[in-house]
Amino acid sequence: MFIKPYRDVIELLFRTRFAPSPTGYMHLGNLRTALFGYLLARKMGGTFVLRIEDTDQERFVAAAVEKIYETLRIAGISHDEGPDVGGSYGPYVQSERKSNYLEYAKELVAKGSAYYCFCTKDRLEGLEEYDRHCCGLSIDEINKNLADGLSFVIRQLIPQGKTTFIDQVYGEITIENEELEDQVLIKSDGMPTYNFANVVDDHLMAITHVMRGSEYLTSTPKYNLLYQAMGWDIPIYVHLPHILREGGGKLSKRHGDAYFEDFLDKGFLPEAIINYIVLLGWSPPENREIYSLAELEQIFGVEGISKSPSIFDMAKLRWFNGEYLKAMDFDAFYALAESHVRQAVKRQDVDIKALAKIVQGRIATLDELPEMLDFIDNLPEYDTELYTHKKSKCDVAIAADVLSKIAPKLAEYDEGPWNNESLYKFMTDFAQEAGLKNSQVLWPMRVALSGKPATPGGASDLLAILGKAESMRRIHHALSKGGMDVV
RNA sequence: GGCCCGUUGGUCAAGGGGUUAAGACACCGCCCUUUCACGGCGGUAACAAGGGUUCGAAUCCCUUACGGGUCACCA
Repeated sequence: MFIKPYRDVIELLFRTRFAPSPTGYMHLGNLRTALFGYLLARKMGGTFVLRIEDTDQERFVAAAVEKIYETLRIAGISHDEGPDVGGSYGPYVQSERKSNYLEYAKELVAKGSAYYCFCTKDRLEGLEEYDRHCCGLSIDEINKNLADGLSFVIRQLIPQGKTTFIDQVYGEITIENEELEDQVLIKSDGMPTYNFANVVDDHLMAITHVMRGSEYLTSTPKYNLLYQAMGWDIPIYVHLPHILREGGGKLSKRHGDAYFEDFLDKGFLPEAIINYIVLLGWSPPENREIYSLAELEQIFGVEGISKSPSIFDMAKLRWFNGEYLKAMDFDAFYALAESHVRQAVKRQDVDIKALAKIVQGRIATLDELPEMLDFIDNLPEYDTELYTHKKSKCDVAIAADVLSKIAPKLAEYDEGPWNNESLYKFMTDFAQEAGLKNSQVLWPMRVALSGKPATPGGASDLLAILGKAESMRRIHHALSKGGMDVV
């Protein structure tokens, strides 16, 4: 049986949907599915629907629904219809649509495309695969079982033959129906299975484009058989390749790389995360990588979706994040960075804003800040070997000499304000008078002030940030270290 | 294991019969520089393997290998 999508590719009314089950946090893969559905709808001037699939009562987590709203809001993905915003195809929560499913399942039974099954779990467990034991039950037997109150499920009757469908990403796919099992449509608790609820609701909500992970590729024929049995139009399918972690596994809770929230916690910006994941499994029509959501809404298309799974690369996400951080105007950056800076810097005499300014172009994520700035409150223990730097033509002896000579001058410093520019001039003037390279003064100064091989900003930045008293203290501390005696 | 899908540098990927096989991240080098970073310039690095088809294959076909998915009263 060859089943063609009923719609042409050129479609006036696009309705896409995101149908998560509220079981916890938002998986990155799910978020990308939502994103693609959203972008396709926006691109085509269509409608993006949010539907909550809570047919599994055992796994249901109440707070998770709120989490879904919140995540989508933070990500900038807005839905046009859904439980919270309404719409003319509601309700948008499957548990509130329960009565629909049984009705349709019974219709399928009447049409001979489904049947009651009274098999116990024990019986099923002994089977390698379902043997259609209840398929041949007579009307009388069924009615008697029903009257006796026997627990039952309704199963789909898979016909013989093979089923072919076209996926917008993977192309034409044919599967022998023997590979398909008579799947359960209505569970013994009266709830529909995910697969059945999906078909019913996608039809009732007039969804035109079904976007979902490629794990549904092989069960798509079952869906189509259902649509066909009901006489419903088959939607256009867009199956998406998975996002994997390095090494080929799945993104997982254990590795802390599974959830959108994990990345937010790590100091990534929502815009950067969105920008990065949209490029995982999709490539834009032009040779660019930085895109705002608004731009993506203009250029997204299924043509760019790839078939092969892609591996999540934290290094590239960090790069994106750094780009977004750099591109922010300072006030916005400061609003975000202040608390992170404060985490490391408790001293009240430090100009946090000036510090934030120095740091903006130098970080990939906000949570690097505490470690980067830890030296400001507490000078770490450091080895005098830090003074040795080939490129700056500096070693311990030069450092000791320079620091001992510049210290008294700095103590009496009055050539200008205690700020970066003026202090920089002071030090380079000193270098010139002493016949030294700038770096031979700046390098030891920076080390003495920070005790670290790398700092945000150079020596004069640090002098300005730390203030005169603390700077002098640190320089004297440097000179008191072993090996720093001037000969 | 059966079935379905996939495989271009370490990673994301463009290219879909004729290309010096793009670009980005990462890495390395040089320049700039007040360290690191930023920025600029440059570099290393790829069509999984084998068979076909063709004047010509990364591109089409087959086989193998490897990877992923699926085979629930989970979604």
